This record gives sequence, structure tokens and C-alpha cells, in this order.
Amino acid sequence: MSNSDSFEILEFLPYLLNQASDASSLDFQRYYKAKYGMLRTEWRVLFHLGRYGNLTAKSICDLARIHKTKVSRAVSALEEKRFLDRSELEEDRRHEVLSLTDAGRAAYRDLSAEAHRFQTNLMSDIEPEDRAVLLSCLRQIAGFEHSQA
Amino acid sequence: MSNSDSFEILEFLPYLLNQASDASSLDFQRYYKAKYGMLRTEWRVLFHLGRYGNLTAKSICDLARIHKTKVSRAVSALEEKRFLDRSELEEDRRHEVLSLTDAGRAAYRDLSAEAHRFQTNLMSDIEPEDRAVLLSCLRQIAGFEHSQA
DNA sequence: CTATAACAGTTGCTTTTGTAACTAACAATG
DNA sequence: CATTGTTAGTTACAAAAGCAACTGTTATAG
Repeated sequence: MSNSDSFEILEFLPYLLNQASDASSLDFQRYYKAKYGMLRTEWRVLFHLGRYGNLTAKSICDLARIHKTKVSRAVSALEEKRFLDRSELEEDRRHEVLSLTDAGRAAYRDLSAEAHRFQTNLMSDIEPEDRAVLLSCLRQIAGFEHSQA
Repeated sequence: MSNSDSFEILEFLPYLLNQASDASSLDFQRYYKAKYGMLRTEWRVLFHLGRYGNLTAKSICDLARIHKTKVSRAVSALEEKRFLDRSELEEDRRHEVLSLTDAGRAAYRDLSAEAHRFQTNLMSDIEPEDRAVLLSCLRQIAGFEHSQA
């Protein structure tokens, strides 16, 4: 990619990232969609609650960088599926603390394990010495490098 | 990420890829949206025509892995904006050959140059020795490794 | 030939996303 | 304490994506 006229799309980062993102998530998406009827945002909300414990919708927005309307809808959907409960915070009734039900935790464990298998499988196509580089570059680009717990 | 219970989302490839994809395309998307009123699929169709010459909708679907309905709508939109022309193929009237107009080529040149600048800027945050690794891993995951011209 | 299948592309309908305006609760200023 | 501003979350409407059924064209099989 030397000058702008011969610009190669297969070297254009946003394009490759999007293609890789689509390709990599397809099978996993199929899994949680078929088994739990979940959408991607729902899986992410579930994951964050399972991984980090009880959170408010707002903190999920911040951690996962999802717009609050999407989180709001995902939370409603997960509540309807009986995967989480809401409870108002006494100190500040604007906040709702979300916590997984037993069913929610079970789904989290199952999906975590599946994600883990999935990850292992994806990574097996990448040269071992490149794996850490890949993850680090992605965190860098995503802006997760120096933030987050 | 040793066992499935402590599975870290910041090491989950599909998640990182999606976050990186969103983050990296945001600014560029704003550019072509503001300047040409284009959607992402439109920009991609335009790009493929500019880069590879006249193509049918089908070959754009195959090259860029976009569903034919999305391509169909993008082509209509680009035609309305006078960025491309269609012409039926004599030999097989099912095929429509798409070709950029002068305005389309001008937009392609402008967006290519902008993409090039954008790419340089994105890459400047990545360690030089990691850049080729990153691109190669992404092509691998996206399944572009051994196909395509 | 004519029936059937395959292919390119479009259209219509449903689901999902994006955006902005809204409610309700709290905080800060005068 | 009123008034104004801010924050958490929801809702309503518009834009976009996904899916399936459709049209028109060519290829294949009987």
C-alpha cells in the first residue's frame, strides 16, 4: 500500500477488523441464539454480570461500551427469560442493581465454557507467537489498553 | 484465561474484534457519511468498483462477503447519487455490469486517499514490528488468507 | 421442445439498531 | 426551598439489516 491509488482493501484495518469480527462471531452467535434465544447484547450483559458480579445498567454501558438503550432492552429481555433480577438501590433510587438468577448463572457457566472452547479453536489457527500480539493490538485499537478493571 | 470460570472477556477474540472494529471505523464512517451521505455498504461497493474495475453485483457479493440484498440496495443508492451506471450484459441478461461515473471515480479517489490517511494514523499506534502480524492474523481469521486476487 | 432447476437481482416484511425525546430521581445554585 | 442542571433508565419513532418469497433469464434433463 504505497500510494492512495493502489490502496488495497485487504490492508485496510477497519475493513479487515469488521470482516474478522463477523467471521469469528458467526458460529458462537449461532450457539447462544439457538440454545438460549439470546441476542449479542444479551449475551454480553449476561457475561458481564457473570464475570463481574452485580452491576447497574450504567456500569455495563461503561464497561462494554454499549449504548444505554441497547442495554436497557437487553436487560428487559434477560429479565423476561428469568436470567436476571432487578433491585432498586436504597441510597439512590435512580440506580437498579442487576443480579443473575440461578438460571442466569447456569447459562453464564455454559456460555463461558463454550466461549472458552471457541476461543481455543480460533486461536489454534494463529501462530502461537502471534497470539499475544494480536490480542494486545486489538485492545489497543479498541481503546481497552489502559482502562478497565 | 486458564479455566472457564475465570474466562476474561478482554481475551475473547470475537468480543475484542468487534470492539476494535467499531472503534476503528467510527471516524472514517463519519467522514463518508457527512461528505457523500454514504452507508458502509455503499462505500464498500464503491471501493470495490474503484479498485477492481467494472464488476457485477454478484462478484461484489463474493469479494466483499456481503449479502445480495445489501449490495442490491447499495447499488440502487449509488445509482441515485449518480456514482455508478448499470448495463446489461449481452451474453447473459441476468448479469448487470456496474461501472463508476466520473463523480463515482472522484469520490473513490477522495475516499481512498482519506482511507489511506486514516490507516496510517491507526497504524501509528501499533508497534511497527506488530503491524504485519496484525494484518496477517486478521486476514487469517476473516478467511481471506488463501483466496482473492 | 418443454419441464425443471439454477442463477442474478429485487421487493416486501420482520427484527434490530440508532437517535432523540421523555420520566423520574437526585444535586447544586441562588 | 424553588430553579436549574445532571444522571439512570425507558420509550417512541426512523433507519438499517436479515430473511424469505418473488421476477426474469439461462442451463440442463427428459
